[in-house]
Amino acid sequence: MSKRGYHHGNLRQALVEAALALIEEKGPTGFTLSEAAKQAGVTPAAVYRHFKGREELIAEAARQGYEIFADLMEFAYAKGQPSPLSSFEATGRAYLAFARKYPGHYISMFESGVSVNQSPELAIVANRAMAVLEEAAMALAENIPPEKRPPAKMVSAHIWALSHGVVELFGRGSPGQKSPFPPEDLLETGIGIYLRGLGLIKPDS
Amino acid sequence: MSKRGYHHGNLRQALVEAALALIEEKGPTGFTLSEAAKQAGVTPAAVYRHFKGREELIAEAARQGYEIFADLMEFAYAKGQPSPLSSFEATGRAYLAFARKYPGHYISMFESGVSVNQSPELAIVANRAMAVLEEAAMALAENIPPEKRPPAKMVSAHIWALSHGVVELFGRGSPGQKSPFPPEDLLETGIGIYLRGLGLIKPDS
DNA sequence: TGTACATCAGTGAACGCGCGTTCACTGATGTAC
DNA sequence: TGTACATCAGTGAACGCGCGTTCACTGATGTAC
Repeated sequence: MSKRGYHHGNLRQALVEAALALIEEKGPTGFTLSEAAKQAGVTPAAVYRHFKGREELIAEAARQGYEIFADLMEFAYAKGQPSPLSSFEATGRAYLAFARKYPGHYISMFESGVSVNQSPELAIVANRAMAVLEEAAMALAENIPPEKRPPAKMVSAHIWALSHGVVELFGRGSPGQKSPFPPEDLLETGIGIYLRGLGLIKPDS
Repeated sequence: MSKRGYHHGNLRQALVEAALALIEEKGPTGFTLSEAAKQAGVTPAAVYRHFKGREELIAEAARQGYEIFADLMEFAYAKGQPSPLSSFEATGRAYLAFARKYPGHYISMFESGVSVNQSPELAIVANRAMAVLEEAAMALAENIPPEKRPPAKMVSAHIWALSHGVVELFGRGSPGQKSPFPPEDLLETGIGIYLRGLGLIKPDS
């Protein structure tokens, strides 16, 4: 129990966590403000002490997700040093790891229909997350001869798209069937082939 | 007006098309059976003459999507001949073209939460669509020396994931910002680099 | 330490709404003679 | 061609439900003296 505030203690965060659990379980469609309140042991009306409404609650869940996401990516990037290549691969793995470890956050961020421009803070932290991947791509691209070097933004977009596609299609059991390969392997091999195509990995490695 | 049936003429298809328009406009969340009925000029209760309920209506929209999708992929594959490489690239382009030309269908298929196993017909036609991409990958992989040849299923999964990621993240204006590149270019270059990584395109081309 | 007071997080009742679904019906269409 | 009948697609009213949101309130907590 430890430190409790007025009545509930920390309703705001409890609501966010209830929302995350519900979103993970039932998707952004199935999430309702009333049920989140109930799960936090509180009347629906109490939610309005902390959020303007349903939308703002989801946005806060997404914001916290971007925060964790950005931290994770930055950590992976730094830890992947010294080689730009290893750093880059580490960020790719971190992307998937985040999606699997924090599915509620991931769904809030990418599938809830929440706009990144909903609030300034959301936009800022979302940008921070994306910037890490872009920076990793930039450092990587310097090893490529300038005349055949693709824009770093394009490389990061490719990797982002591949990662997101793997998460959506194979990361969960969603579209019915079992996935043909573990998502981690799929992403790892996909990025590997892609980097070979950029000339950053030896053809015979 | 032409051929009209009993009262409405072809309510069933009109409902599917109303559903597709609504899903495209408001997402699968915003779609309601009642509004689809209204848009088709009919009472909500009339829907039940043709579908068991809301779920079945969405499933039919998705089914028609898979049908079109499979046809389009097959056509692109055949038309891309004679080279397996050109065929493969053509199916990739067809994927994106489908997503952009039939957004309502695409969303019904991949974002509505409809399970492919909802009905046997759905499962069959979905499988047909996926099989085309896999076949294209198979033909392609034969040009790779066997000892370094990745499984065809993996190659098609990579391309599917990349395509889906491009559609979701850059194909629409959804996550807020403007996309840094046209999705078509993004997918084309991404697939190009990937195929180079497989050793199927000369490094200096 | 004890009392009086201010704060404000959470209550509980109420609201209007649109949803998906059901049901007995009706009346336009197609068919048999 | 005309009449009687069967069919069945669509009607309209009703249902129970849970939603998001509002409002005046209450009562536990923290603070001043």
